[in-house]
Amino acid sequence: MFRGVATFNLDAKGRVAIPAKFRKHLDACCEGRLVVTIDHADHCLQMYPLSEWEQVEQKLSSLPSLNTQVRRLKRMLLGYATECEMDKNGRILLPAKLREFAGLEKDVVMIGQGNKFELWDEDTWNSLMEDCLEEDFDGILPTELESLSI
Amino acid sequence: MFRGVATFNLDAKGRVAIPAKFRKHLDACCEGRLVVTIDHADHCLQMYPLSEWEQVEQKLSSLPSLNTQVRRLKRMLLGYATECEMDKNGRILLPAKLREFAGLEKDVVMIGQGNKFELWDEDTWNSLMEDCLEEDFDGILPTELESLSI
DNA sequence: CAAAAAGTGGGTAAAAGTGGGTAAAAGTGG
DNA sequence: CCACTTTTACCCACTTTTACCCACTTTTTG
Repeated sequence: MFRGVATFNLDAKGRVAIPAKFRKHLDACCEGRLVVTIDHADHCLQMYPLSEWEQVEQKLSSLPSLNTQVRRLKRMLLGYATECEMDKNGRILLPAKLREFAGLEKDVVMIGQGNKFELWDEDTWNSLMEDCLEEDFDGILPTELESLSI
Repeated sequence: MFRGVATFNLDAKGRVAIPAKFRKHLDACCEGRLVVTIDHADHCLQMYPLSEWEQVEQKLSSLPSLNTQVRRLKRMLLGYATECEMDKNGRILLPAKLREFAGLEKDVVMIGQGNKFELWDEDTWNSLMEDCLEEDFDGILPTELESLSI
């Protein structure tokens, strides 16, 4: 499970460290092999353990391509998906196109999301969070979750 | 059950002690494993026993991500959720991002809430309490609550 | 009131993260 | 196919953060 937030620096060469605790999980589940792709709705990157990505990939591939939207979605997600290897220090080199897409400069944030994690530009992330806090989430949760009293 | 209020100090390294009576409950229900995340409405932190959190997590993860609001809520709650281990003295190290979020400086307050508990900056908590006391709660409670005769 | 438990603070070694030099590899243009 | 530029992989060095101790003070308990 990928859990928690942490901030990192992108260096001049476009490298980022993978948080040590995420690295452990990656090593355990797929010998540290990692796939990075873009998000379909926000300007952030999605980071999958290879094994997890392969499932997503298969589901995407098997979607019928008659519908224009589906075709576009497949192109985007499959197209940008890049396998990245970690160097000795646990860093990956983020392809320039992906960095551009997510508007990554120097300060970035990694966000655990269970089976995968996300990579955001810190400013982008912060302003998203501000928006979220102003938002009123009443009524959007299914009743069984509300009863858990988050 | 987590009950009661207590004040603590955050030290220079960002550690806080977990109240001894909460610790006992944590040990009993999940070998002391604790998950900290942010609150979706206030600048405070929510502290869950791992077992309790896993239920919330699972329900959240399984929500469909088409709706923007749902996606945001998931990102926030799942994203900030961090598993924290206690050291030998029963303290946890709070991740910087979470400290920032809740505006924690030195004096903090822990508030029992049954299945979980909350962590507040003391000043923030005090002014919230003042506001609460001035407030008139007549008629704002949902009907099923009013009939409970608190 | 003494003993134990709870809470606080800090030193230190190890781990994690950051930055940069350099040689090999890949890409580009004639 | 060669010369040149750019990018990448590998390595090393440095800084910051964390985990693990231990010691001390305060509060609770018998």
